[in-house]
This record gives sequence, structure tokens and C-alpha cells, in this order.
Amino acid sequence: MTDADPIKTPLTLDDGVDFAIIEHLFFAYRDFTADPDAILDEYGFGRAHHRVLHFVNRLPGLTVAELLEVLRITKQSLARVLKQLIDDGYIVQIPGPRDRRQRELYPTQKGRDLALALALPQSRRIRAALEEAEPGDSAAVERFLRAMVNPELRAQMDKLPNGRSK
Amino acid sequence: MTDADPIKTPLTLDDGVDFAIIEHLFFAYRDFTADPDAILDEYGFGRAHHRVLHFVNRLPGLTVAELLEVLRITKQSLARVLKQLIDDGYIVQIPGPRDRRQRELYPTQKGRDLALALALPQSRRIRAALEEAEPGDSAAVERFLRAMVNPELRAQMDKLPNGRSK
DNA sequence: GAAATTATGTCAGCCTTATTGACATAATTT
DNA sequence: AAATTATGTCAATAAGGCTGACATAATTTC
Repeated sequence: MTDADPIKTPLTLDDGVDFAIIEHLFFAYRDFTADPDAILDEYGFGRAHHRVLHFVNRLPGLTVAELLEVLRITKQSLARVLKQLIDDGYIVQIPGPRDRRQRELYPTQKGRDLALALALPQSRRIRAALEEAEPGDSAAVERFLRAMVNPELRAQMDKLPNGRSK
Repeated sequence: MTDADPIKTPLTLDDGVDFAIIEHLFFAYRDFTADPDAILDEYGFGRAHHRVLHFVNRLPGLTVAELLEVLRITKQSLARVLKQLIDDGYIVQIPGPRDRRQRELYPTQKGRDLALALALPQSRRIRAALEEAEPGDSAAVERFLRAMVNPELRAQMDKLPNGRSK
């Protein structure tokens, strides 16, 4: 009986849980993804296309298998999205030079342009958020977000180019 | 012709976009949601159930309309998820005292327990991430995440109980 | 050189979470 | 009494995942 009774007091920070950051992450991520979502809509693409396009631009020449590992989705899930991006001329496949079974994935100029257009509002939002911040906050945020990732997956992040790499 | 050519240089920070934080957010949020997702699976629930259960626990007595506004989904999307949570005894509906058309939503003890169980690994992850951090980083992270939210939606966040309440 | 393994592609079917539009009911407001 | 409001429900659709099965070509192994 008592188990079906309504509980009228809210869960609060007193319950030993950091609801503030949990909820801040939820709302921040929602608005963060809303920017590119609006653009993608105009192209008939979704968030899945964005992720593929993004990583192909950040790691040009990566293979299908490598992409699957970064995205942690199945081959069949990737197939539909990747096929569209190729058919529409945003990404091209080139047989691997060593192993000709592999398909190296590269963006076209069209794909590069769209990737940048999608990243721009996100970068703008981040810059605006950091303008209201104290100096050093940027590094703190990056450290925190990195520490939120499973340790065994941090190596993946380190593979991404982080600076002037011609 | 040139438009279909592969581009072999990666997008880097030089392109004027803060890819570091963009990607850190992506990876951090993915692992952050993986924790509760694993628990929800055992109950036959998904992420949608989590969100409903969370906000009903944080704002007990909120109405269906209020919940729709927080979640920004449609009535029809909420219906299925909410019905399951009610049928399974995690949430109860009580006719609004003023307006008997309204249904106030409250968690049961079972619903309170599950909400806490879902929040715990997330809170643990946050605590662990902050242990490696400098003092003051926690506040910096919270400020940053808040600034990432659309200004007009920040008011919604302020409605959530943030401290010792009763 | 034959056999096994690997990288990729593709087909078919299913699930979850979201959407829109339409309509029903009960309660409140005008 | 009529209009509006809060909620519930039905039907159809879409995106983005999933699994399992099978095909093909290229490489590796024996």
C-alpha cells in the first residue's frame, strides 16, 4: 500500500547526488545539438550524418572499420547514412593503397564546407559561453569533460588532430 | 571535377573552430548516458523513461503540460512512456486540487528508488572527474554549462530545487 | 595453390523514440 | 449554453539504431 503512495518531496542535492551538473549537462547538450540539427534538416540529413561527416573531416582517409569503432555503431547502421553522403557527393571512397579491400573515406570540398558550417554555430556557442567565464575556465572545462570519458576510450580522443597539422 | 576530389588534410583547430570542446562534449555525454542506459535495459525502459522519471522526482506534482514543456516533446510521445511508468508503479497520477482536469504526477517509493539508482553512477562519474580537478573547477564547469543553454531556457533550470528543501 | 580469414556491402525484419493529425472526454471559464 | 482547456488515445510516418544472414573480393595462412 505505502509503496503506491505518492512522494511529495523533491529529490534535492541533499540526496548526495550532483543533480546540478547532471541537469546542466542535459540542457547544455540539448541546445548544443539543436544548432546543427536545424541546418541538417535543410539537407535532409540527421544527427547520424553529422557524426560521420565530422569524423571523416577530422580523420581523412580513415577506413570503414575505424569509423565504426569511433562511432560505436554497427556496419548496417552506418551503411545507410554513409551511402547517402557518398551518393550526394559529400564523401568519396578510395581503395586502400596497401589493402585494396579497405575503403579510405575522404571528404570532398562540398563535405568539408558542410562540416565547417555545422561546427560553426557550435563553436560560436562555446565561444560565447567562455566569454562570460573567468580566465582558466576553458582549460578546466576541457579537463573535466575529458575526465568524464571512460579511461579506455580517451586514447581514441588523442588520435584526433589538435593543432596546426598542415 | 575538383569538387569530387578527396581532401586529404584534416580539419584542425586552425580552422577557427573549437573542435576540442565540441568533441569532448560528444564523448563525455556519450559515456555519461551509457551508465543509466545499462540499468534501464534491465527494466525494459529507455532513455525517454529516464527523463520522465527524473523530472517527476525533481518536481513532484508537476502536471502533464508542465512536463511536456520541460522535455520539449509532444503529448503523444510522452503518452506511451508515461503510461508504462504508471502501469508499472513508478509514478502515480493525482487529480489537480484546483483544476480537476489536471493530473499531478508524483513518484512512488519504487519510482524514487529507481530515479536515485539511475542518478548514482552519473553522480559518481562526475565526482571522480572532479577529483582530478583543481579547486574551483566545479563552479567553472557549472557556469560554462549554464552559459551553453539558450538564455530563454535558463529560467526553466532555475525552477529545479537546488538545495535543502524540507 | 587451396583454404581460411578479413573488409566491406547489402537484404530483410524489428525496436525505440520521436513526429503529425484527428478526435474524445471531462472540467473549467466565458 | 457555449467555448476553451487539460488530458488521453488512435493511426500513420520517420529516423536511427539493432540482429541475422549472406555475397564478394582481397589477403593471409597452411
